[in-house]
Amino acid sequence: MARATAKKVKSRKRLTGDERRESILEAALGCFLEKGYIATTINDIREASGATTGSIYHFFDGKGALALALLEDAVAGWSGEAKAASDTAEAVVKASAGGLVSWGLKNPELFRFMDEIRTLAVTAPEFAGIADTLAEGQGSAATAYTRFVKARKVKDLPWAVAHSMILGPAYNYLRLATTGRARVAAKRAQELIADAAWASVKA
Amino acid sequence: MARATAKKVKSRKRLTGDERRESILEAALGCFLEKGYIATTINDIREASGATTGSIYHFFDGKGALALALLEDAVAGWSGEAKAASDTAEAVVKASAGGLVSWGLKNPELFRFMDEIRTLAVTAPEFAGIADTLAEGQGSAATAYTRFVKARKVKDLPWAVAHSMILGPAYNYLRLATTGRARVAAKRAQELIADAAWASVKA
DNA sequence: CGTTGGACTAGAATATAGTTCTAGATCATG
DNA sequence: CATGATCTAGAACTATATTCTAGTCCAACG
Repeated sequence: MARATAKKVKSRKRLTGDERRESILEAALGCFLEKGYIATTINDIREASGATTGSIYHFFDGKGALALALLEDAVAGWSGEAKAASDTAEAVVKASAGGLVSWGLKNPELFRFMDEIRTLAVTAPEFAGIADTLAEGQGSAATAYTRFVKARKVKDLPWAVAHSMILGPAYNYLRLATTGRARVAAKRAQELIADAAWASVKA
Repeated sequence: MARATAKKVKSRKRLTGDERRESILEAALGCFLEKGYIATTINDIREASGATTGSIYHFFDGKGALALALLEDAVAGWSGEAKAASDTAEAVVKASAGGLVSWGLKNPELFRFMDEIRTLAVTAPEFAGIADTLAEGQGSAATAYTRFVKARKVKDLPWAVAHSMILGPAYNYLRLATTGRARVAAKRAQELIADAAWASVKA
């Protein structure tokens, strides 16, 4: 069982089994993407990573914490994809919707995983915090929208409604696409949805 | 413990503990709506209904079957609300989007429950069948849309995309609203979303 | 009436999964 | 080379869904 690491330590403090930690994360991601969060057991992760129960719980608080750690990376990846080239209202709106679609089509299992956790978060206390971080709630987006409203670039819609018009179709489309119920060329879908998003909110 | 029933029997066949069955369904719905599917235990249902484990499993194949039975009613309620008064393209599209919003705002827990099951269905085999029945896949809607396309009433979009434009925002809005993240008067949100849906697809 | 068979009720037993715990191994440091 | 923090082991514990074995009840039939 892989005698584990001991990395370069500088000062006088600890040296963690970083590789072990990584291998656990990696194995967990594999399992979650393949079978979903609920269906994945700690045992699956144990076997896939070669770590023992003890190690897993040494590094992470539990299955939920593991998912949370992975989710943060996922969201980061998506946010990156949704960054607009310029900051005109049109570019921002289209990048939000189009970026989500494009990211989701490139990482279908990741999207499904994210969607699963988001849903569970509604009732599972261990995911409580993530709900806002996720899809919805990106506070900055709301303020950006307000700014565009003031500049009369977009319609003066309540943020929840604007959010729904911009991201709702993208989200919905990905849900269909990632469960094999959409037959459209990816590129075309992305364009259609980004354009529609802009059309729905432009002033 | 409620001696249970014995209803009117006609021919020569059995007479079921219908009341017991109903009480179990009722209790299960209460629990699912209150705590969500995952968080609800058989024990919760047992206590809430007064039935024993044996009875519950006598009438239902398990937790999943219970959820499925309840879900069918839920979907029926929603479908009812989404029926259009006339069958012009505009009326149908607006009724689909607006009806979903209006139904969801009236039955927020039911919407959350439906959304939870839909998400679980992606990976849980016991819910496999429901995925199509649910939100997406209403086959008839797809053909209706095709008909409107032929009549040049709506844009010639791939169904997955059209579906996303019509129902995506409604779904998204309900997700925000039912988790307390939307501050808009219900009536106004419903109108905005229904109008936007029509604007997105009209020819 | 009494028996009988199916419907229903009980609740203990079982299986599976997440989590906790106690013991021990490893190793940089003094 | 003793020490203490870190990490590894895996057994034990807990909670939950489900199955099983006995019943109990009752309508119909003789």
